[in-house]
Amino acid sequence: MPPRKRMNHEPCPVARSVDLIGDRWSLLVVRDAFDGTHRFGDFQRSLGVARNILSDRLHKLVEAGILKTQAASDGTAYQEYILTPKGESLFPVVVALRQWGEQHLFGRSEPHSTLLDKRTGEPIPPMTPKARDGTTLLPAATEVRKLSLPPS
Amino acid sequence: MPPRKRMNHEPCPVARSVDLIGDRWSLLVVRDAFDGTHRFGDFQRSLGVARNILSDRLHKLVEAGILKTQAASDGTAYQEYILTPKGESLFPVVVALRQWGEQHLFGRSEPHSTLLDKRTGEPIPPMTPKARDGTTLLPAATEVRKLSLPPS
DNA sequence: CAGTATCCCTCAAGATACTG
DNA sequence: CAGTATCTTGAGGGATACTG
Repeated sequence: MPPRKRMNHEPCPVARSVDLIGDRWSLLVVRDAFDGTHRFGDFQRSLGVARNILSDRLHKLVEAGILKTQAASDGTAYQEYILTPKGESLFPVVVALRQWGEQHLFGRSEPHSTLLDKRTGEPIPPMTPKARDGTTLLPAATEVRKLSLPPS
Repeated sequence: MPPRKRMNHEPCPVARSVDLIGDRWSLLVVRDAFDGTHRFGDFQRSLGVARNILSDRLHKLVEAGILKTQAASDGTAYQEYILTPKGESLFPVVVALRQWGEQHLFGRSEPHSTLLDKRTGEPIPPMTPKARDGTTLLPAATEVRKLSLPPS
């Protein structure tokens, strides 16, 4: 019985994208990376995903050229996972998904946030607190592709 | 052992979106719907997905309010699956995915297309051949959210 | 043609123990 | 802390037979 159907050679770019990142965790890892998460443990706590799965996804994302590893900035022997330009260009995808979710998957007065501050419990609003020019993506953003990316 | 982790009550809208449509088929069904596919058999042939899976996805998309059914236009007793406004608002998501895929998942001279004409084998170019005003989404499109939708 | 039902297999994912 | 290895389960998915 054929395993599962691969779509990474389909002529449709949507199909290839979905084949690569259309699972339950990859895009959430990327989202966290946009929000400044770089370390294994931080991803793990933020996502609540099993460690082996996280390990697998990080490797696959690195292999796909979406993330890259670099030596930890604090001198520890471990690695940090950083978005590559290819990964950063997933920004419009994440934003589009976020906007759609906010508009259609939340009750009228139901609060939403991409991230909750772990200590204060406060919602961290728009998309990334790191947007260099202070642009907030919602509700005003209409030009997804032109929006600035967080610093790499 | 806990089944799988649901994210449809997460405070993050990206997580909820992914929980709903972050699988290998849902977005491709939506893509085909944007391209004018409405009937079970047409989805099935276009996607090459197993019939039971397609049936399941169509039901889930209807239940999610992304598609709706209506009587077939040709008088047969069957149904057609049509995008609702909620479904149509997934347009930016599909476009973003398509653009990212085109830019990063294809070789320099490798042809890509969302759809191949079943009879001629010709690629059907930009996004939807049905865009009423002739707008092509690529490569000029920079304002995703403002782009017109195909007629419903 | 438009689905539904059944069978079965693979793999994603969770839990947890382990190593440097 | 940052991962890797192992085990187990259930969901996702494919093939195909069946019904109206």
